[in-house]
Amino acid sequence: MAAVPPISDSPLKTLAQRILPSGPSVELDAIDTKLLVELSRDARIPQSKLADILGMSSPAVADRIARLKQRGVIRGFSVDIDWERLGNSTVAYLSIVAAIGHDQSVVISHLLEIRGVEEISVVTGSNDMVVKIRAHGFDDLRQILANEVWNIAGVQQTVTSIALVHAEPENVTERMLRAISKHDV
Amino acid sequence: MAAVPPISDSPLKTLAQRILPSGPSVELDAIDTKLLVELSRDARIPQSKLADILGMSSPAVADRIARLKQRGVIRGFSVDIDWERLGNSTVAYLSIVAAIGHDQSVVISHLLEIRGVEEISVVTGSNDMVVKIRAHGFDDLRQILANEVWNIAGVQQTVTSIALVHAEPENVTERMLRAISKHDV
DNA sequence: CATGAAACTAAGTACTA
DNA sequence: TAGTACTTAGTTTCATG
Repeated sequence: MAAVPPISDSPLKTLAQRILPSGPSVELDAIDTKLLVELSRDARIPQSKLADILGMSSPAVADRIARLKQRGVIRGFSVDIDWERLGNSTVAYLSIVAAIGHDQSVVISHLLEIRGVEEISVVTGSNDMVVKIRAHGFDDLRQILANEVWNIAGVQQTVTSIALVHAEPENVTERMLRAISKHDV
Repeated sequence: MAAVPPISDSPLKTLAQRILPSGPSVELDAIDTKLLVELSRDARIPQSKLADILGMSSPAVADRIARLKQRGVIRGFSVDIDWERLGNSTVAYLSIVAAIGHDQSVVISHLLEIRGVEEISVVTGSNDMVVKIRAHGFDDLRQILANEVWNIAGVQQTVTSIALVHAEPENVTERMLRAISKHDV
């Protein structure tokens, strides 16, 4: 194992927690699945409405949600923002080749701190990492690259693919849940 | 413009709505930003708590949220699921080269219908598209590629990068909002 | 700010290992 | 019998005109 550069301010410990296998795989029953589908459509739906839909009492729903949280299935509830509307419409994918002798997890730690970075993957193939960045126009993207990404020791080469069009299926979560579920929902 | 293959069952119209520029850019004031930050942390927080945090009345908060929805900033509220926990832990990025003479939007339409597809980008550079797919193990990924992606007319070549490690910053939405905001939050 | 709706708490019941 | 998943009822808290 090669020498590892110092980490300075980067939270390597939390990184390890973030990228290591996260425990036992969880099975959902039909009610859990339907519950998650409804929450994916509107996370601010009242428990009482969920109770009606699922045919059970409101405290039972609260229990289910708490249990799904506790089992780590539900990470939280969030707002879905249209970044285009806020001018944050430049999406880019960076293909990164890492320098030999640098710990990749350190590189990841640094990347995770960069504004605009949405996802980082260590991948198979001719590149080492794929990073998705969202920025406020080309100028902003250029700044992020020049001032942040290219300053990370261990990043040897980057190829930037700028998204001209960016699309997502309408209900990713719901579709994924249905695909996973062995029951009808 | 070359001849366009028939679309059959794909909803091109809704695609156009999905990928075309979405209207005027919206400016957020300090309160909007703080509101969105709170909602991004926990979308199921009661209005009254938001009212306390923001130092305003509960109906005022309801108004703000309604206006943000109406202006298209808030697309909705959703549940954040840990797919790893559900066994859906295989992430892959496809680099696609499209065949000449095929309308890219048709290819996108078909890709959007495929189970596991989370994002599609038409990009600059030597590839035409980048597609992010999440699957239930390698076998499932192979099936999606073989039965779905490679059956799309217009997909000439794909290179698949499988994610060995996949990480995301902890609070992408919050950080992005702070970056956008001209005010302190 | 008042009124109806919804969430939380506690106590109790049915099914199961 | 202990444990799990639920219900009902009473109280507090919340949303909305």
